[in-house]
Amino acid sequence: MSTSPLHDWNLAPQAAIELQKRLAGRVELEDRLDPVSRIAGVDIGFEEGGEITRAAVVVLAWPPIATGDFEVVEQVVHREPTRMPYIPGLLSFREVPAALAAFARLTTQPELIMVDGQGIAHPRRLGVASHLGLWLDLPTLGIAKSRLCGRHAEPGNEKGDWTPLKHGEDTIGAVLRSRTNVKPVFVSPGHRLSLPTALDWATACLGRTKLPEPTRLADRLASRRG
DNA sequence: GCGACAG
DNA sequence: ATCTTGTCGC
Repeated sequence: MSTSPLHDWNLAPQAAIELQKRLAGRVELEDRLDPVSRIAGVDIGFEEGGEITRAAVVVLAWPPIATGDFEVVEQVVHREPTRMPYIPGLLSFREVPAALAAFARLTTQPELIMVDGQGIAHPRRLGVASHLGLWLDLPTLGIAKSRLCGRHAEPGNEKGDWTPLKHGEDTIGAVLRSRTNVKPVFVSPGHRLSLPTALDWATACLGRTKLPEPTRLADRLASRRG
């Protein structure tokens, strides 16, 4: 898979923030998705006390063999020295470079990507999922385990229940009860996807666990378990 | 000025 | 994110 150099990655915090404001204007929130036959899940983990960044990408076949049971088409793990510390709001500058290196080694091409983290549910509307989507020019959505910004009502306790996540006047995502009686996940469009469609895919990939399969499997691989 | 703060 | 065992609950 190829990528076109969009910008530099080694930026000081203030410059990174200004760049996010510009890139947010390029994010597409209308559906522009090809027929799906492959869905990729991405997550980043760390080793050596944080000195090594470990990016994991898992490609699954769509549709699943049965609900929540997907065929794993390909897996890639890429390790590299960690480039910067975690700074709330600037997560993509720490994780996306490693994710791109992992994608570059993929021999199969996904039509949709699910990322562990926020999409547009970000102070400047450019969470990791959106930033990665822009670089790869592919549809992405974010699945986060906790909130970065925005306000919301508590969704019902049944699997599938959800409430909108709002930031000022904008609806930036949804708080989805992905599993009955379990803490909800935060779903938001990354790029080339609308919120309803992002919610549909997140729901369609759910099995019996809290996280959708693409993200759950990438999570395990990134934490060197799977 | 005082909190909040994806992974 | 990561360091970490057993344990409570469906």
